Amino acid sequence: MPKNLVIVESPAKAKTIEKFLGNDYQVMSSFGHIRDLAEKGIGIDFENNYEPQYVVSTDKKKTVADLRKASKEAEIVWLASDEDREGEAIAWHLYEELKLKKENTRRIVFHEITKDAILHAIKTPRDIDINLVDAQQARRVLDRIVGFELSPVLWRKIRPSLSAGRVQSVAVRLIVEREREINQFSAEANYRVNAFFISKDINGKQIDLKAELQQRFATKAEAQAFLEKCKEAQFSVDSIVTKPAKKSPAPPFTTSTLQQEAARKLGFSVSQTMQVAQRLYEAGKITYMRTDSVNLSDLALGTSKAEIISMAGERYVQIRKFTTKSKGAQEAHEAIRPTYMNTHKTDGTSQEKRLYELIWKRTIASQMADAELEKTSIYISVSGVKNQFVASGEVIVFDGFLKVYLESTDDETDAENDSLLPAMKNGELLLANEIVAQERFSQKPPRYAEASLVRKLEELGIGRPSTYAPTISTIQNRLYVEKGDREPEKRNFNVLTLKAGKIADEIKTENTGAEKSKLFPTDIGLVVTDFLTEYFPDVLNYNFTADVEKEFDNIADGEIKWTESIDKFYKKFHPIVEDTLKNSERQVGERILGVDPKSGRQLSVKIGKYGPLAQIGTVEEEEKPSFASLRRDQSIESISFEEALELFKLPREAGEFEGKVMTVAIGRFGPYIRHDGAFYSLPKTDDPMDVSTERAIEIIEEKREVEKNRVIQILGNDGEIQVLNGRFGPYFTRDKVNYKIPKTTDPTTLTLENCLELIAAQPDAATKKKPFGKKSAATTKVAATKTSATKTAAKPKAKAKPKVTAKKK
DNA sequence: CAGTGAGCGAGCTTCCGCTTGACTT
Repeated sequence: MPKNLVIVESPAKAKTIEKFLGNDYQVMSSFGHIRDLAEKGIGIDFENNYEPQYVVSTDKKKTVADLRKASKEAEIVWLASDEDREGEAIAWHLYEELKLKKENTRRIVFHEITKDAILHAIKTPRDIDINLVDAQQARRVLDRIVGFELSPVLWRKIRPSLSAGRVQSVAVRLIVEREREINQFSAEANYRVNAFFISKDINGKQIDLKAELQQRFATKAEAQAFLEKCKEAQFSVDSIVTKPAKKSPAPPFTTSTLQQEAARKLGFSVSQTMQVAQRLYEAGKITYMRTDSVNLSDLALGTSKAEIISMAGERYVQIRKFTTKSKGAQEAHEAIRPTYMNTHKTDGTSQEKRLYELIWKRTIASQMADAELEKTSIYISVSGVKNQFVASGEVIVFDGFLKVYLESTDDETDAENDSLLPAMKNGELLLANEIVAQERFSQKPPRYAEASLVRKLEELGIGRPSTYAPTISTIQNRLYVEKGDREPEKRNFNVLTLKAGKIADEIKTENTGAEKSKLFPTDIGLVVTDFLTEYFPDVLNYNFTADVEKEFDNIADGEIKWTESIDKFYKKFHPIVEDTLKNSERQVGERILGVDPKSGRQLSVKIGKYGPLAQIGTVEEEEKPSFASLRRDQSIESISFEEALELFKLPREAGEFEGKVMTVAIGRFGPYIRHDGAFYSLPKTDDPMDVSTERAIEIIEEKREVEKNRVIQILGNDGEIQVLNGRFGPYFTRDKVNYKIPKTTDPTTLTLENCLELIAAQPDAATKKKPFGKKSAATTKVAATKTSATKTAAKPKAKAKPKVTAKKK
């Protein structure tokens, strides 16, 4: 039996460390925190100086039992959780829950998983830092108080099951405010002038040169006046300036930068990146993927250097120590890097391969030399005009780190000016082939994508590497924000072209404002954010986390007791909660748009029980109001009077067919026609507002035709098996489970025996619909959320039902 | 599967930060 028990947080880490330590040491994992505040109720004893009520979580019972058993048998227990606030708390919880004794317990820390680092840690143990533990308790209790006191206010004032918290509410606020900035934005136009010059080089060969005027014009008249002057002007090279420039590599990856680059370069979602990284970590291919540190171990620096030398030569090496700039970083781990720098590629899924390669390149590049560039600008003067044209170009003199890696940026800058410029000399005369003044518009601020929201949160010091991905999921699951696309809009712009002494004036069209996979606030997100910022401005403040972090630091330094700090907060916060519950109105985000011209009654929009709606009339009036749901792409915040009025044109009647009325409406699954109790979906190409009687009949007949051809044959007693035509071709169904028919088989000749054979050959057909099948990460996630949503929706009904029947009896 | 916009009023929902689970056949 080993004399020493070492406890770390992660099992993969335990495996690695065990190898370094030899037979006297057994290394086990706590799998993160082992206990937490009680889940029922608030879990804090307010009567007893905020005493936290800790409970071992059900899924940790076994882990704790195993650890307790091993700790009883060990001579010395080494608590080796991470060296940060949470890690210190884990060590303390272990100490308490395993009932360890001071004399045979040691607290050790290391922030790189190398043999030297671990042996050094073993030689220099310390005690548990109780002040740091207290800082964590304050953090934990504060988050519980904020979350569990604010959420119920939302249930009462807005809608049940909503949530609020120190991190998520601010994340939603960022998205809401960006959306409003975009709505309020009005594009400003100016005129940018480009000249296309021609000249001849020494050999008499024609060269082309594009140059931009260093001034932009606010109005068309000014641009026109400038072009007029150019008609008679002479163009000559005034000066040529060449400047050396440098580009430096980006630091190695942290969780947040990995998420950003994987999104930009590989198109991964934030959670996808984390899942793939987790697999690489568990396979021992990369270091820990939840980190805020850009630091590399000496070992990694050494092997990177060797790798660069063998790959590109000594000249390309430049060892760098990066320092973390982000707020609140705790740096318990290394940066994310390959475990072995000499492994350039890895096997595994294509996602794993691509992410690994990205990490390898970024790490290697971070230790490579700067790239050296030469930037050249040619200034061209126009006779009779003060401003000059300038052509700029860039030449790479030494590629350095660019040999392997270049960081991407979010904004699409035109990569025009990295071209090589032709050789020219001062005073050289140029001929302007064409001068173009083009109207350009200022850009709207971009919406956040998942990864850029993470970057913003990190910048504000809100959230931790382990919570970025879950936070992004939470605000989407609560339906505060939605990931979506925005179709481009057409926009006209003016172009003035001077060519051969004449100015042409034309209008051209461009597409603008297209966005993909961006985060949009929902109406609920808007209402919740407005409500919270009005009543709880302190918590919703972007600096709230940064301020409480300072307070936690003071606790960690022993300057203030954690309970005093919490008391100070609670005494201020709780009365506001009470007051808000008592004195605030129910929030429905109502906007009054005007008066319905037909009825003279008020037209308004608000959030109803089932989502955003438009309403004509009010409940106070004798006549009941009429309602219409908003379409998915509409928002109570931005819908116009006309658009809202339009919604009441449905349902409308589209004439009669077979003596029955056809009604056109929009349901949960899109526009449809109802006729004689049956539903017929409207194809996307048809506008529900003006489907003619003829067209409606056509749609109904088409659907009937498909229905008629649906059944190929019915087999077995009482039609046990049905062979049908589906969207993806023929299939058959039994007990609501669908089975495939091989392409080589003719479905019309299928017998009962054939089908039974096929059923036996497809054993997983019945389980396929379950959410945890072998589906892609994205579909699994959607399926999982759906089941939980239906679960919660079904629960109250199921419970309410027996009550009703009981009463009736 | 296909709108509803809540009469009687039970009991539920919720936070952030550590870390990976996965019954049989």
